[in-house]
Amino acid sequence: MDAQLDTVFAALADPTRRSILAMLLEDDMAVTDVAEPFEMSLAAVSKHLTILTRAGLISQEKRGRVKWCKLEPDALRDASIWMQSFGQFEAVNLDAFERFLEGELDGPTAD
Amino acid sequence: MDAQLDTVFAALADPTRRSILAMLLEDDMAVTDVAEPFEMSLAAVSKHLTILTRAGLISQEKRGRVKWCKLEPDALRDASIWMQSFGQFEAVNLDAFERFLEGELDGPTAD
DNA sequence: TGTATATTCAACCAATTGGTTGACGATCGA
DNA sequence: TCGATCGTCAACCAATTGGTTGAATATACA
Repeated sequence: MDAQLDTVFAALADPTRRSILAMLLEDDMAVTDVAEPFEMSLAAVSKHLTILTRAGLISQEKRGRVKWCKLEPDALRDASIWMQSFGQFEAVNLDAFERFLEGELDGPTAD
Repeated sequence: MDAQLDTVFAALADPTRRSILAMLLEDDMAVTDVAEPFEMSLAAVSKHLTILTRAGLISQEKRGRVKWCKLEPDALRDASIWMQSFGQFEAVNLDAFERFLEGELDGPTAD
């Protein structure tokens, strides 16, 4: 259970992977399409997807020769619960939240 | 701002550091006291504290020859906000939450 | 069948991480 | 002032990470 937190937080600690999650928030995607906006090799993106899968943050299902990537937000819940154990962050500032969200959802430029 | 998320999540991706945060949740502590329950050198714990400080999750203030470590939950808020952008984790299961919290607050055995 | 597409694998590289030990600088207390 | 304590620094080590390229595998299509 603790090890799961390790892999989830480690997976989230990379801007490429967070961008991928934001992309998958909008729709399931094939590996090639996930990789397209990034300036790195397909193999590199494939590795990032493996890390996200190991962490349980996404799942990958192969249909034909295409591997579809799907967001699996359950793993995030554990991490979120952990954070709430530090419940000291008062009411979340919703303005900041919306600005943040806009930025992230702009896609892979999020770094 | 994205880089801040990198360091926060990376800092959280280690069970020793999460245990340290849980300990500091109860009280401010000196470096030596933070290190005491861990089976690793003081220097190793000191490095962990540096990583937590860089991430903004704790602050360290030297008084005399003792360096006091203090939880700074603000950095966690940004990470928490990011997670809420995936707002799909429905109502948090409070039972699971309480069990979780107990385990974590038991101290450095949390791994 | 043969070729193009989708994805991973394998080997490699540089940089980082998590740990060690030993020496060091600073501060306290007798 | 002297010795003990607090904490970091420096050098080192093994393992991991994030990237590359080129070959390999699997599927689709003509």
